[in-house]
Amino acid sequence: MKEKIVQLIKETIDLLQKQKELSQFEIPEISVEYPEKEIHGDYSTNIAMNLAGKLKNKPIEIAKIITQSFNQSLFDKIDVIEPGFINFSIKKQYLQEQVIEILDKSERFGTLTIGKDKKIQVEFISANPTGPLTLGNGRGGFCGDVLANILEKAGYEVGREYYINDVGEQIKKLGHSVIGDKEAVYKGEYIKELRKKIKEKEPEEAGQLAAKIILEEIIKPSVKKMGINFNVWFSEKSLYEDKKVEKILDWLKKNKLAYEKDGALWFNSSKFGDDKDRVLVKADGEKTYLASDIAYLKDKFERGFDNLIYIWGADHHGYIKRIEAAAEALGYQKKQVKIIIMQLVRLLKGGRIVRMSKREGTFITLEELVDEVGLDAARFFFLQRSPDSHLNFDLSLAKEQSEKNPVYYVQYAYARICSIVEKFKVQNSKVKTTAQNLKLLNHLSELRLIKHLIKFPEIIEDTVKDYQIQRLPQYAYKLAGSFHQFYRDCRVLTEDKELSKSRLALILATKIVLKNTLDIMGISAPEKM
RNA sequence: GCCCCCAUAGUUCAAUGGAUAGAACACGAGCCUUCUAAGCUUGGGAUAGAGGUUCGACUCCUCUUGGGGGCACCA
Repeated sequence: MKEKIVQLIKETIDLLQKQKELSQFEIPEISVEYPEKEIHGDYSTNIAMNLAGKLKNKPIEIAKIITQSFNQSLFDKIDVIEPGFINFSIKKQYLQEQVIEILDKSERFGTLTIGKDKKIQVEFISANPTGPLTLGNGRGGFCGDVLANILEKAGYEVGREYYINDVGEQIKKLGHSVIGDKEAVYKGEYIKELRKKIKEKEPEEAGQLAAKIILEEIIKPSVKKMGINFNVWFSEKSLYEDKKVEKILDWLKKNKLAYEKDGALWFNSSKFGDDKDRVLVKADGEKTYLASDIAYLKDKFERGFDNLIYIWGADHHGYIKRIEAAAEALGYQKKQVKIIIMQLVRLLKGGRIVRMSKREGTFITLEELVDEVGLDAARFFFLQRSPDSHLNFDLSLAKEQSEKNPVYYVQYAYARICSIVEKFKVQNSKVKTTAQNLKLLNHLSELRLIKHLIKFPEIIEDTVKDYQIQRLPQYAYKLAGSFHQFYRDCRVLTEDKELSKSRLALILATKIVLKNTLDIMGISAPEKM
């Protein structure tokens, strides 16, 4: 619908320009939004206000000129309101027809084509294999998973990848920790467990073994428990084994993008917007994290991805410019690489801040959280928040609040629908809906509900553009609310068979949209509660 | 010192530069002889401070205050 209105506005302005009603100008980006108040219609645009400066005319006059020539076929009314809003109210008949549209498309309702023939990769979690996943990893994990789901819904071919940092300093430290010598840094129960299994006394070797066990026995099961499927678990070590790191370093040197200074090899990242140049190979010959990251970046693009999304914790934000610089140095565009920074999760206990640290062994693992509050509530809890918000997390509070988690409100709507549908089937063996009896959907609560339903594809589209995934739980909540109100006002099972059939069609459409929304969020849709 | 994020109701969070700033929890009052009361209706409560840009600012810019994170030849 949004799309249609934008199109109609463009056509109207175009027509008016041809008729010399409006002077010639480039049509700017047209924004159509949902007004907060119902009296302001179903959709609204501020285009007249945006054009006022350009046309040297009052917004309200421009709005009037536009609406006078507007194709009204989809709308009951189009209002012009001070200081120049144009508000659209959708025609009832159009809404009724959409119910059929949703039933026809079913699980494909909301599927878009904007990502057609485009490959995009989302790399997320990628926690070092040095311990269990933390709440922060959970936040990034759910976000990445849902983002991947949305992109898929929008038609992209999506890669979901976990990058395993299985070489380097942290592995050695892990080794020391397992051995339990002076250089041990990681603490916690799992280290003690590993110590029983690993008898190796050489730190690097012990670390390698431990990392493998942690990945297979701790991280992968946790990820599975989170309801996340990666298609690729990418090993950093493999980049070295395949000589990809070496090759990229040679390539950078040859193209004068890297130089030697003080016995180290430096990447000329400042040339591409970074604050300073960065070391690729240390004076002692060890390669830095950045070296393999550049090789990894190149590998991703060479696998055919048009766009790359990285989801990182806020503690990595200083790394953004480096990666963007690397992309540009390799001949790609900065905008092909999108780095989403998730703000850190702060752990509170009884109102006091506890510093979460793998090294100190003071953290709540993701598994503990999921066990305590359940996957659906955990997912909804994290997805509701904007990535930019710092979130405070108190397990006891979360536990207490999990019983009141809004996710149940949404699921309850779904269960209620299923229950009515069941009853209907028992009473009427033959169920058939036609466009004819949808004309009986006239109640305000019915029409409001349909208006919410048809927003679903728009929600997907908006979210693919700005990655603000908290829009989904919000939408789900409002949709459920809209259904609960319908439930209060309109009985589905009534004496009036025709009315019952049309309302059944409406709740079946609602069921579809709720299910599609929950699926994208990775949350279950229970038929009974 | 420099960089990133944040500051909204008692609390936890929303709000592509739009119209009377929304929810949830908590607190107060109502609604089940009718499809699931995990529901509905309803009351009180908030944009840290000072300037600026704009027809219009929680949103953008500058400064102040207060929090979190980052500034390595660590990862």
